[in-house]
Amino acid sequence: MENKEISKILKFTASLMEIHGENEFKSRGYSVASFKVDQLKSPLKPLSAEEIAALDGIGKSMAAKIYDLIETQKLQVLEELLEKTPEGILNMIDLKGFGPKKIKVVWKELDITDVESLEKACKNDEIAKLKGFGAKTQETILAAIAYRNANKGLLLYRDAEFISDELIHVLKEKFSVEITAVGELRRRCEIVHEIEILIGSEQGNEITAFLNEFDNLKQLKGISGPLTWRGEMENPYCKINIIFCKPSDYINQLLIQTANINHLNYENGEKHFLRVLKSQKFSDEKSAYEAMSLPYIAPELREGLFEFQLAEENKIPELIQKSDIRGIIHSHSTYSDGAHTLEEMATKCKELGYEYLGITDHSKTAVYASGLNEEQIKKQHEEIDELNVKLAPFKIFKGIESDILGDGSLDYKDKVLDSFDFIIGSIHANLNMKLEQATERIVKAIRNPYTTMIGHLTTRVLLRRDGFPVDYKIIIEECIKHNVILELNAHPSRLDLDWRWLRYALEQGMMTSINPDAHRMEGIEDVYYGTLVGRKAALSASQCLNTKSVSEISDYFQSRKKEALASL
DNA sequence: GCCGTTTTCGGCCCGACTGTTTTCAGTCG
Repeated sequence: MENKEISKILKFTASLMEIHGENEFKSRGYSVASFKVDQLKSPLKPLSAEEIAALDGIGKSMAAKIYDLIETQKLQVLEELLEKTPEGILNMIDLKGFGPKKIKVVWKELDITDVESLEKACKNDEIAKLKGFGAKTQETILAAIAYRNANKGLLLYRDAEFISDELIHVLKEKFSVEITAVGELRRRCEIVHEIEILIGSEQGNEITAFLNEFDNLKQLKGISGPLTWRGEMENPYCKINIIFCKPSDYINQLLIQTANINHLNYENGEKHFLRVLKSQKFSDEKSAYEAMSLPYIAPELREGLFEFQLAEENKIPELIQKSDIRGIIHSHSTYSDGAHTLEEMATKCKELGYEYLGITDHSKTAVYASGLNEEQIKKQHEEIDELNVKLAPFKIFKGIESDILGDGSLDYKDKVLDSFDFIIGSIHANLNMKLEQATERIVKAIRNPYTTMIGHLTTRVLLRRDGFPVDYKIIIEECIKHNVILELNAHPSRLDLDWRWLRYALEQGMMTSINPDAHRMEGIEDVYYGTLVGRKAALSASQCLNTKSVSEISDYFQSRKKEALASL
């Protein structure tokens, strides 16, 4: 059992305790333990109960419970709570804006024990009448239910890739076939609606029988056909579509199954791409595009959006690859809410072959994330100076992820801002803003001469919450005007700036930076996901800041700072 | 539940915001 899972179970227990109205400090104990476990840098698994109890925020009693949980996969307290909780209540726990206290009221006052009845009660205007509730709360609940229904079965790219890799691995071991993930997966879409896998094989029946042996997979016969196995995976729930074709049709099917329909409907004079693919056999993908008098178009670009214009003008750049990334920008350490120390993060980057780390812990307003005060900044800078001697030629740049406050200002006085090599301005709090207000707030941060780049522009968390609305065109224009970079946050749940707007920004001449926003060593390699969606925007290495070498980026930060001082 | 003791029980308690109230409870990052 991994720390993440243990942490989730503890958090879940805390929520259930609150719903059942247990002592709030007791449930708080579970919350704290959950948080602490999540923050740990090494697995709990090999530790003894005594060693676990030595951890800050975890006492003897909690340690014994965690130890048992790891040993038996069961938590007694949770089992007892589950026994007295209707199953439908459990599904309410992650509805946004509807917490344990409100769940309790709805359950006890109206005897509502599942999401469907909750939705009905909202629509019948019963929820708004409860004490402490109102029309807005009712709307919030309905919106949260609708949001969740709309996202049911959808996967983050990272999770879809994991599932599909496993499936492909299992199938390859058993059958000697050509097999590739196609559709949204191969196009590297940030959200995947259905896992689609193409298999070039005459053994469709055998493969179908093999798939049907898995408990976790359920074929839906009604929507399957002789050439498809369509169905669902149970845990995690997702839709799966496995397409069989003759090995001789494999390349044509690969093209057809990968592209968005708008891509396939491309016409060049008399030629319609899909009709060409259905009438003429190709031995590789490049020849299919040649038949349309086009250069090769990478799978990521096959959305039917802007790729043909670039292709017709022969302007598709060499797309960025993970190996182009030479340094890591935007990461956290134990100075704020990271799991690993500055030295551990830097050493890891060095081991992975990167030339530098731009460390950016949280700023002081981010209290919940242990943001740094002026004293701690000084201390961190001293440590960076020492580490830069020790780890040379590897270099740590002094950065900060400064909160953009409600009024658009950065989180420190100019004198403190001046002590950094570079500054990322990000919004973390007060997210409910209208478009004008949000745009104005960010524009003010962009105009601050100390801002080097803007972090996760909209603060969206894919499949969990939409970001706030912004006027992209104004923001991108301001960025270009003030030489500020919009980061492409590479965390698989963010991928913010959205690649569609990244494309627009690149066309206007803006530069980006693919940043992992790593909170532990394992997060550093998330830059991979950033490069995938970067490719969707036809991003080239030269348009990405952290493909620069250590000396180039050092020069960049210095000249950028000089500009800032000159404008003051 | 945890922690820290003036050792065995009492205190613990982010801050902004929202939506409900008309002074505060619940939620969130």
